[in-house]
Amino acid sequence: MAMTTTIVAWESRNQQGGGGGGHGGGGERREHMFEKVVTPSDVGKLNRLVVPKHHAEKYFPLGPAARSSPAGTVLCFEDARGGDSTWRFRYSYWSSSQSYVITKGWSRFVRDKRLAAGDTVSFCRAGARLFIDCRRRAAAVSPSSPSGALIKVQLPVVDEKEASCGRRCLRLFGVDLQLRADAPPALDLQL
Amino acid sequence: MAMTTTIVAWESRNQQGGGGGGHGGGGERREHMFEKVVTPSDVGKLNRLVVPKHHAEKYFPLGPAARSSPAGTVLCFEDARGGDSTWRFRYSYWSSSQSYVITKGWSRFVRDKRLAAGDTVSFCRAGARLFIDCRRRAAAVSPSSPSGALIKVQLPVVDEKEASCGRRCLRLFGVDLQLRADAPPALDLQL
DNA sequence: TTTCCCACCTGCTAA
DNA sequence: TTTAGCAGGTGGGAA
Repeated sequence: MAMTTTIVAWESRNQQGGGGGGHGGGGERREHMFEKVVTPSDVGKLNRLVVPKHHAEKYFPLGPAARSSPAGTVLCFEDARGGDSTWRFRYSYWSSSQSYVITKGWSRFVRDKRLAAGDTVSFCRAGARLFIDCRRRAAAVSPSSPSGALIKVQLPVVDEKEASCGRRCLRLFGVDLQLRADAPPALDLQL
Repeated sequence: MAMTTTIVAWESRNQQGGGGGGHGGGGERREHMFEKVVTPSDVGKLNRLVVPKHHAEKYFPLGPAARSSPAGTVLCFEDARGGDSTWRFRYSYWSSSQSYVITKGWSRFVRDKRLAAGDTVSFCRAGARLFIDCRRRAAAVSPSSPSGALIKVQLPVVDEKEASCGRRCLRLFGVDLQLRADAPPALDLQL
């Protein structure tokens, strides 16, 4: 499954959230670091977020020790929209793929935020405080959506007699089935 | 893949293997400890056997030191059917999953014994001597096989007209299907 | 390179 | 309903 990973980053020092937004304080300006449009893998069973290398090395640098250690380090983020939730992620470097990843803790974030492929997760900071936020992708979920590959399966005819009366047969998991007369002529399997 | 793990344990002091079976001696009675029906993971690429916690703590207790140490300890088993083979396994506790595992040496046992998922591995002892044995799963892959949980699914009638002509309908993965007239009245799903 | 081993991690599920 | 157990995984590294 191929999905383009889009990264958008600002170097601006724009204050986020307008005015005194967010939860009380610190007073320091909130600076956008970067965003990532998450891939299916980022929200899937791999339970990890790949942090693009140039952003990782700029904003979340690992010392030589942490870079070598599988344990990496722990990054704590506050919820950018306020609330009490904080998110603790293990952050480390995978030398095998030469990539920076957020692992432990990430799957909980995905679940709690109902994060889906195509959504955007954004990171910002105010001094030493780190914030994480996310937003939904633009709504449209059409059959031509790029988020899931579609395979059209023509249903095989396995029984001449039945076929002659217009019924399509299908052997599924060892069970012989017939499609209803008004069933579509093919199955669309979404991966 | 869901596979039922069946554990059978005896506390009896029955001598195993009948008479003076096994290889010469010791004289001590051979006591069954426990058995495990191995899972696909136990005989697969993970190269480890998960020892169910209650059996592990009863028969192969690890001292605090060995429990904390990643090195664990070494368990040596003799072949319960005699022969010269002895099996040295590393046995340790994985704190992350809170489980007891046999790791190093296990894959060799799996290979040499041609152990497959569903087979049973059994452990017994005679005094301080430990024995390991295994046996094939019951050959039959019949619907009543105990090696996989069976769920009998009565097919729902969803369409009166179709039902009246003797056809059973089933909605599967969002697709309306009809069973062939000669299909069984229920599905046995083997897990 | 490939295989095995190691120390982790997590979702599912039965109790 | 919550939770402990474990089956099924990961990347890293040693051999």
